[in-house]
Amino acid sequence: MAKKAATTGRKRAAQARGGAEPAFTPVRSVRLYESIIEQIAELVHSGQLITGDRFPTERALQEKWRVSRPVLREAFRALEMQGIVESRPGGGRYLRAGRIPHPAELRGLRLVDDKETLLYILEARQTVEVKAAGLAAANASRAQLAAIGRPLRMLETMTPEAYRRGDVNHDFHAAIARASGNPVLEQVIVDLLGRFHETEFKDLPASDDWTGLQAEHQPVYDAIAAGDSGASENAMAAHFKGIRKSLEGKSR
Amino acid sequence: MAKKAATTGRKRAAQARGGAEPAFTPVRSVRLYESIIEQIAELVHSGQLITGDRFPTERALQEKWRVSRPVLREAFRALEMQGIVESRPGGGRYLRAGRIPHPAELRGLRLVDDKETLLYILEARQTVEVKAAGLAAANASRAQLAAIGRPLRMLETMTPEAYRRGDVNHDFHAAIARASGNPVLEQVIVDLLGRFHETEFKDLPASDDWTGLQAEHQPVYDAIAAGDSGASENAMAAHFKGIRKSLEGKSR
DNA sequence: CTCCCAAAATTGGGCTACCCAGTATACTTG
DNA sequence: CAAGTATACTGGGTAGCCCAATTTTGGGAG
Repeated sequence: MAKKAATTGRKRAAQARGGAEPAFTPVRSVRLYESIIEQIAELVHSGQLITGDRFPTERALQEKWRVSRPVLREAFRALEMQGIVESRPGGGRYLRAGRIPHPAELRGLRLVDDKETLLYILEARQTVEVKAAGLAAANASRAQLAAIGRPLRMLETMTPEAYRRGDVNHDFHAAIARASGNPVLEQVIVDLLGRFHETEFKDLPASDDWTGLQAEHQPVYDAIAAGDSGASENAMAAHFKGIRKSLEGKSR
Repeated sequence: MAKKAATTGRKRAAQARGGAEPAFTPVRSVRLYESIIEQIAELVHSGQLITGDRFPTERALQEKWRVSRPVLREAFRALEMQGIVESRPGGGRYLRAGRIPHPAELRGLRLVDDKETLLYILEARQTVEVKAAGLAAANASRAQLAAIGRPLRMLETMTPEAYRRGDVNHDFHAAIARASGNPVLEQVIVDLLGRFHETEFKDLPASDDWTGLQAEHQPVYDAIAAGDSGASENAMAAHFKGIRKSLEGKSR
């Protein structure tokens, strides 16, 4: 029963998205939840809502912005996962942080396709990882040191495809990041690390010899184990020099 | 008119969330969309799905995981905004990146409440911003240099509340980040900057004299303008030393 | 047998209309 | 006026639709 209920609603939504001019399709239509996030951003950036404030209720916003509740919730969910909004069942939604990201911008920065971006990431990685190595030398616990050494030993008995997956390399660097004792720095490094590996092994052919890798990892481990911050930073910097060189070699 | 339709579904959802044992309320119940994200992460991390692959359809996953479509879409939307998933209307959903963040972890790291975290952020900031200052000295265009100088001059004619908002300080550092010419580094810095300011002026009393601020910003600007990378790094490092000291002073 | 195009099935985008369980709030009542 | 108890409200979740863009499929026509 009641089969034509949604028709009028659909029509409104269609024109809200920008009518029906066919212009070779704009590559990607704007989702409703994205424009809702922008509305929220407007609400916040205009000062109508500051950190700690309670949002209007779903029902109120639904009426104000003329969208359905599910769409509203998609927008808030996306912000919620980033810690920007907190939802309390029965108690309303609250603003926890003042920076509402522009959805398209966030999405665009994520995908790394060209080699140029890879080099940018590498530069950023070097900056934070050299520091992390120095901190790790000063702060690493016995267990954390072991976590750094583990992937190192795994290099000896590794299959090519395991190498291509990049797990061992990733684990080594992530372990150092953790051993730095600074969770914020760790988060930054892990994030960059992930972005780097996502493309390194997709677009570029991985070198099949990882003896060089071990030759560069070992000094870093040794310096950290010795508790020598300066030497750790130098060893890590040398490692990045090596990475950059192997990347240049594979250029095209 | 069909008023009891959702009852059975609700019951299942309730027990899926962990029954009804009242244990002083677990501070926060797990949302369904979060567990769906974990399911997706499992799918990816187990290797059943790799970058570029197409996800099963909404309808299929809904049946497999026993959740409603809106919940499924909330989860995918959250991942979509982070560029991890791409949705093509009529064409399915695709995996664009292999790292599925753990929702709770992401949320937890975001909120900065204690001074300890603030110091961690500061350390991370110093690491990347010192580097950015050095790069800016080498790469800054004339326009970018002007963008750095603008907030500097604004310090002279500023109201207390404008200072407390932190905008001027933010703009100065953000401009340097941009002038570095490395968009990835810039993104990292802007992110840390945002997190820092969100709490600096909320939990800690801001110093009312910003003459000290200008005294530290000016050398940084001068060094960048002179194109002296080494001096820029030193000046920025000195500035962070000052920030840390003023933070220590306000301790407890 | 191959190629191309139209019809049909599929898929995500979106909406309405519910029900449920906590949370606030208002209204009693002692 | 304080304490307790109904009541209204709010977010969490579900079901079942419709629509437009895509794919897939099934026939012909060459």
